[in-house]
Amino acid sequence: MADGLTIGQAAAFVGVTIKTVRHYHRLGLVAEPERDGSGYRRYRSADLLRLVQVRTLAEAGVPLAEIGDLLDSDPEEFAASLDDVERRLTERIEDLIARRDTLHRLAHGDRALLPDRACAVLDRLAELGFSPDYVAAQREALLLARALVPEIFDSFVTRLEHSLDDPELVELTKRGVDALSWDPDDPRIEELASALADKLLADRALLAPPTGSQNQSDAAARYGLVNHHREDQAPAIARLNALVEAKLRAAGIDIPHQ
Amino acid sequence: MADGLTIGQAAAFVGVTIKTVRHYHRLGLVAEPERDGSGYRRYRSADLLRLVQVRTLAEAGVPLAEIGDLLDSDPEEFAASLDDVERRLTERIEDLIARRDTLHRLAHGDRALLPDRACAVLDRLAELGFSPDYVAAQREALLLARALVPEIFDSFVTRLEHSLDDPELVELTKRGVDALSWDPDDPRIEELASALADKLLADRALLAPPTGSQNQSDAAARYGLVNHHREDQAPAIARLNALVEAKLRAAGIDIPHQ
DNA sequence: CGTGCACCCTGCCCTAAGGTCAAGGTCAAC
DNA sequence: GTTGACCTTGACCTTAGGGCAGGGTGCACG
Repeated sequence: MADGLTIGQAAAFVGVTIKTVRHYHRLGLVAEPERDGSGYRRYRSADLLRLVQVRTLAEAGVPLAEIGDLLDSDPEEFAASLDDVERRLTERIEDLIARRDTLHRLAHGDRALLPDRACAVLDRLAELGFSPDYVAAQREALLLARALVPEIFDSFVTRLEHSLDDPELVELTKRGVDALSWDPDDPRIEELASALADKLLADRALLAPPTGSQNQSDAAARYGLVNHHREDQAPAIARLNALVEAKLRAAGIDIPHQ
Repeated sequence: MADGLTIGQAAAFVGVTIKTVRHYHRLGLVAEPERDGSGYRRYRSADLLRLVQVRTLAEAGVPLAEIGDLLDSDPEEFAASLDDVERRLTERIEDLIARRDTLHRLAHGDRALLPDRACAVLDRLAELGFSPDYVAAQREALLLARALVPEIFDSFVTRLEHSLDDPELVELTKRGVDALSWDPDDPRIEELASALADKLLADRALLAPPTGSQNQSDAAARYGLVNHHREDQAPAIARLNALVEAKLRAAGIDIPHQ
């Protein structure tokens, strides 16, 4: 003749799971009801009432940790707290919306995590006959550039576009790609470095713009990472780049060491 | 002469915390880089590249558990997966917006977790001179009714409004409130029950409407809980209600037992 | 040469709101 | 007597990392 509902009935009536009810007990949001002879919890209407109140707030997104105090506070305090919760919920929503927009751009605008303009450059590289591996390396450099030195990413792309307009420079770059398989001591590297340096000095637009004035050395380190990407896998290329940089420095161009 | 960035530098460049980088290592999203002589991780540009890719997706809301596969999949699979993530993100956003709307109603529309109309009834009860305790009990009953038998909540409120329009019934109800302090065997209870039953039978609109046809016994149990709320604290009231119910049953009204 | 400081290492426990599984007790029906 | 539905507690799992303890390393300053 136990009276009161079992936990399963109470949960079903209020529209939650048994586990949820027990969870509320453990957090002290709903007092433990009396037990019957078998140790089963028995719920009366007052218990259900409390459960309903807690559930109403929880469903509205109020953190469980705040519900206890909330239900014991006076009306104006109650409304103020709810406003506060609503504000936080709005922030969270806006954050998620921003994420979704980013996601949408990643899926539909940018291909391969890069903006259209950069993708176009990569496509042009492929059309000009550069190897897929070289194109992939450039894509990686662009990705790094965008993440590590976003402030100069646009001019980085612009410089790349500009360099593809110059057939001579394209030819020299292709030779540079061939250098991948050369020995680091190959004399042709020295020769190629001179040609590249001359070319770059002849058209200053091909040189990277200076980074912002503040955080000079930090920015240089980040930019260096981009410029020397993949060098560790190709010593000949590393030497080529080092030679070109040395020549540019000798010509008065300010290039920080890595 | 260790080359490569330390974890702190790498994390700062990519814009995450050290803990996050190590977390990605543990999940296998970013391979562990080589260690220097002191056992410190040393990051090269290829490691940073991977870190940037993972971070880009993570920031867009892609679950970390899916990023590994995502970065290894071909472009159309990649886009399809991102669409899927976007869909889930949208669901989550809509869910949160619904919660926020609920919250807003709780804070500004409903007072005390009840709709305006129900609050108006409670205000009227107070104006008619019912004790604060009785009004509180009615508020609790309304809360329970809304949560447990939402399908008849509106008619529940309507019945209450209607009953307050009848001065005689109001008087009888007030006597019922007085019965709170009576002994359960007080002869006045029998008398009051008769008067109440007569009154209710004279105006059928005062009787609760039948609940929906399906789930009859379940709905009856829930409705019973609402109607007998707080009875466990007032045996005289319990007896009064039982007598009234018996009389109504005797008159052919279908009232399920609790 | 010692000391302080900034940085790195691993490992453990913590979050919110429950879900899932295990092992065992209770109740009513067949 | 047994089956199935229900109840009990407890321990571990989820996300994406945060915080802390205890200890090692590298560099600058006195």
